[in-house]
Amino acid sequence: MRIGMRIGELAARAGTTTRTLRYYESRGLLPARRTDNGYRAYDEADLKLLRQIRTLQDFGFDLEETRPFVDCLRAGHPEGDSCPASLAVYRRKLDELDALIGELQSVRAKVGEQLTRAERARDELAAEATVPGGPEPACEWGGRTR
Amino acid sequence: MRIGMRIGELAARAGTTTRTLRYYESRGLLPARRTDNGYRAYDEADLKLLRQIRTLQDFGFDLEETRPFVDCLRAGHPEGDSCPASLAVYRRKLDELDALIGELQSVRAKVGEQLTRAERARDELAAEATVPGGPEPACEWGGRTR
DNA sequence: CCTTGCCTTGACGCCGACGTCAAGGACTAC
DNA sequence: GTAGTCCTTGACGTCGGCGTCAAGGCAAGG
Repeated sequence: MRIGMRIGELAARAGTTTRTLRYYESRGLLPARRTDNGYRAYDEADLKLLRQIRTLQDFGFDLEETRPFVDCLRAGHPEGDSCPASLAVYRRKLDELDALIGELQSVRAKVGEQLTRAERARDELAAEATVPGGPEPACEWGGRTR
Repeated sequence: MRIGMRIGELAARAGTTTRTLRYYESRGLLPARRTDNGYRAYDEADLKLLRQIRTLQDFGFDLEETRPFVDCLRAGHPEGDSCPASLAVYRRKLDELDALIGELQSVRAKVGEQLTRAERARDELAAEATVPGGPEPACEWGGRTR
């Protein structure tokens, strides 16, 4: 059974980089013990913390939002979301997601409308151009006309 | 009838800042003529270009994506989206939006699941704690463990 | 003349989550 | 001893779209 590991192994096991771990430590999110020679030392519990952070990051949580989950785990709770503060973050994130999705759907609808309108305008111009005796186009299309 | 305006007025009329206009110019998106004293000079056509840019920016297009629309207008076309390149940007943006919305909805579902699961776990712990002779909680709530 | 309010260029700051490089120490293998 | 691979800290770069000075020029009103 493994007793401890250094930063490279932890990073590899969590699918991230040593730079990321040092960054988390600099943010006070994942402090490390040190061996005699000054190397960072981690254990399985740290891996669990790290995986919790990474999972939430993958969901789009920013680092500060993962802190309650990490604190919760370190307090001895079985899961990072076993604490009210974590649940509050979940709820806030759900609200944010709903708001964002709504905005994006609104934008999507508007852009879709614009595309439809622009295509129709293009087709109408093309039709006029082919109608005998039709009006000349307002401007040239991508170079020369006709 | 207005013949021209300086940067402050154009910015105000488009609801943006002089800094933004200089930035657009530095990106080659909205070059300005100059008066004798070196001041930037704009006209109504520039306002139209600027409004096109701002509208797309509000939709979440990045600056480079607005370039085809601006070029289209400057080429003399009635609308910024009267050119194939603009339509291509619309379509690409629609695809991006659909992909992003899909991802966000997926994340939303997962976070929602997590919240539900965590709340259920919490309620079960609470129930066990009140049941006479029930098992002790895995850890203390909001205090220290061990 | 002086103030006020525009304008000019230049340059650094910001945000988040790291990437990347530099210089050097530690440990293992041969 | 020396090559190789890990580790350390420190510091600057990235990306987009500007914000925010700083130092100074130009025009108009009192």
